[in-house]
Amino acid sequence: MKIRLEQKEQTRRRLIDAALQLAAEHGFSALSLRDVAKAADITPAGFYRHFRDLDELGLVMVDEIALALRQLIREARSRFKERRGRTRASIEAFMDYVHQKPHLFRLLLGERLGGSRAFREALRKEIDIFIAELGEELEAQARAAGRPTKDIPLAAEAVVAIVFSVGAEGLDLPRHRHSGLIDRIITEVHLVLAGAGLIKR
Amino acid sequence: MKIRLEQKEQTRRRLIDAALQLAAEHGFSALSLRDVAKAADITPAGFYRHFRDLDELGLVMVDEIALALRQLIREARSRFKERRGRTRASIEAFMDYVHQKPHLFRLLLGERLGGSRAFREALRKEIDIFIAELGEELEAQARAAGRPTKDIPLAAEAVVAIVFSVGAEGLDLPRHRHSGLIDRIITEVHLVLAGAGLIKR
DNA sequence: ATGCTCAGTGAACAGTCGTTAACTCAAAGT
DNA sequence: ACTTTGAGTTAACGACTGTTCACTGAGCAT
Repeated sequence: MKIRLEQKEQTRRRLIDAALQLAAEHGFSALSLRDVAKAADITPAGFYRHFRDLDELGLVMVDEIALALRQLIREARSRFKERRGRTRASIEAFMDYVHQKPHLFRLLLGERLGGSRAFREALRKEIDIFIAELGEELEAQARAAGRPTKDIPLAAEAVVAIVFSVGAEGLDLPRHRHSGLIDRIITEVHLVLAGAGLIKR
Repeated sequence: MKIRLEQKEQTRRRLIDAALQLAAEHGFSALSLRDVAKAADITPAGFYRHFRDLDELGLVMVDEIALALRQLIREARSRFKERRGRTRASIEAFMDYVHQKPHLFRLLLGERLGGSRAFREALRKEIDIFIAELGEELEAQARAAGRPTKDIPLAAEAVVAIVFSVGAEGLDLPRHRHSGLIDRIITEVHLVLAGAGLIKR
């Protein structure tokens, strides 16, 4: 009782990956069941052995994005524990993730603000978690350093807005420009943290 | 030589407005020529009296967005001249614009980061102008107040990222929550400006 | 070895898509 | 008054869409 389920799982993955790729290129609402099936080397009818319709695939895609986002948070939090250059370490983790799964990230960016209402709300929820966890990390640091915590929630929201917005440029940039982009993001994040009294400049 | 052109111009406007509305709801790449024509009370074939194909309509839509963005800049700059509460005045101008042309703004947000490459680059160019003009305004203020101007370009970029990202929430929010949202944006923008040494807190 | 399960196939369906062609008929030019 | 123009219509095309159905054939339990 293995080969069977294993192969099914493989084609399922191919379907999801194909869908993520295509959705990243032309947007989720431009997804075609037939294109997804073709890209996954499957007949259109075969699609229905895995999902009831495209919307169900859509839910799985959102879950996939949510999962990757949580892994990113974990990685960024763990790198954040370093003694110096916390901001740089976290943002490098973020950019690594962006370049490991570019279509996943592109889809996230495109559907977060545009896109259909349901999609948008699902992504907003995940990003709110992202912001909240960043806030916790900042608060722990601030308490340890005896600094004010009043502005932390808004600072976390601002930092995420900056990292997502500016980081998105990295998707269109050639490799050798990445480090410059990271420096830019770091400086902008430092502006926010300094404004909130969390670091001195 | 009037009635004829006048009526043509009217249906052209109906086509553009219908396209903006539909694109805001389901994304530009999900636009259907037939849907656009129907929403503009025209037969599909009639569409071709106005545009060669959907892509040509797309270019016009980008121009439309660019124009509105420039009008917004003008309004925000003029309100920025006030003696006190410059930030608030500018951001209120921004939010006014967002609510006057919600689909135009929704489309802008959705296609800026996701969307097709050409669309994305066209919008990025316009937003870069937006950032540059904000930078000029900040620099004039900083010089007059004898404050440092070093971080202004990055501060402007960060401010725009925040205003667009957080301001996008206003599109999904009921009216009575708007003022709270504006307060939030103002505080976050002040964090950046304070971090850049442009205001004291 | 035999029969069952079920992932994937091939063909057909009703709709929708973009696009073309020949048309109508009110406005504009003469 | 007579002709020309051109915005918009109706009808049809081939291609593509999501979905259904009966099928095949390998993986599995017995």
